[in-house]
Amino acid sequence: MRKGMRRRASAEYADIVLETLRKAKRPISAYEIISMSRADAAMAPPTAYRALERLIEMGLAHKLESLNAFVACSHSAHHNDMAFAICDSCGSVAEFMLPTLAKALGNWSRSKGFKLNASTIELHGECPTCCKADQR
Amino acid sequence: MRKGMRRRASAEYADIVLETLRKAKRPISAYEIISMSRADAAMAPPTAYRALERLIEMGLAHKLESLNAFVACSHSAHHNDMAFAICDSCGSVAEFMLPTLAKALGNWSRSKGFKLNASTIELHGECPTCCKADQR
DNA sequence: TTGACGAATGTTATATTATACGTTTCATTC
DNA sequence: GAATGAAACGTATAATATAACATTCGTCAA
Ligand SMILES: [Zn+2]
Ligand SMILES: [Zn+2]
Ligand SMILES: [Zn+2]
Ligand SMILES: [Zn+2]
Repeated sequence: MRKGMRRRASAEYADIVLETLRKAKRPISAYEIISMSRADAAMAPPTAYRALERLIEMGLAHKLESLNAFVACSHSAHHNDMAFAICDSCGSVAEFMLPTLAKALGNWSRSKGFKLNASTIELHGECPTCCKADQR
Repeated sequence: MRKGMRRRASAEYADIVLETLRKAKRPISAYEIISMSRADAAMAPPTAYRALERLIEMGLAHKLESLNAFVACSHSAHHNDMAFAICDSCGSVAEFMLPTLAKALGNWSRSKGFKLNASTIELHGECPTCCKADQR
């Protein structure tokens, strides 16, 4: 599809899914997206997964592999090499980017002849808020 | 389990699963483990998952979150902070450890007050062998 | 204008991954 | 030997994801 690209239904689904992800403020599964989305936007699993695929390609969402869940991107740019710190107590996620990290992985790859396409970096632990709560 | 059938010690299942993982030489799913294991060692999914859990705790196996698959550990020590380079062409995996990486993640965590418990670091791309094959 | 074509979308059914739950087993203790 | 309880077992089912097919809709040639 090139000319006259009408606003496709799937783009609408992507909007709805993104809206749902943003409202959630934490990682949610594809099936949670389906059930949390507007009642007038019922969608079958493949539709939700396709919308997610688009959002991820566009850098508007990420999949957290260690949770099998999805989250809205909280960055403006840098859609590659992002890292995530996941709180196992409250489920919150901090998205961040560390040049040192990207450099270290790039260097290792180059030195080993590994052609690096994508990286998954996910930390699990306890966020500052939950740490403080524990100490009380 | 019928009467007369001897109970299989869970440690024995762990041995069988580890043997299967080592034979595979690449990441395999829990269900592949079940079907690839010795015919005399039929096991139900929960049994396989429990064996895997034990092996992972013992540092003898790892779960690759981005593949939902498991692999035998190819290191003698260092069971934390390991990173994996996964070839999307041939499925081979290189397990490695980068002090720089661990340090960078540790520093970030400390500076943000995040209590780091575990890290998932998985690279996707093409291994040297497959890169060479592509160039031909 | 119209119908053939193909890409994008939608739907149904099913595959794959993982765990809740109730039962069985067996070492320990009396 | 019976009572006890922790560990491990398998059945059934939940949760995650995709294959395969049907439908829609823009494009373009006739
Ligand atoms: Zn992002
Ligand atoms: Zn928290
Ligand atoms: Zn290892
Ligand atoms: Zn390869």
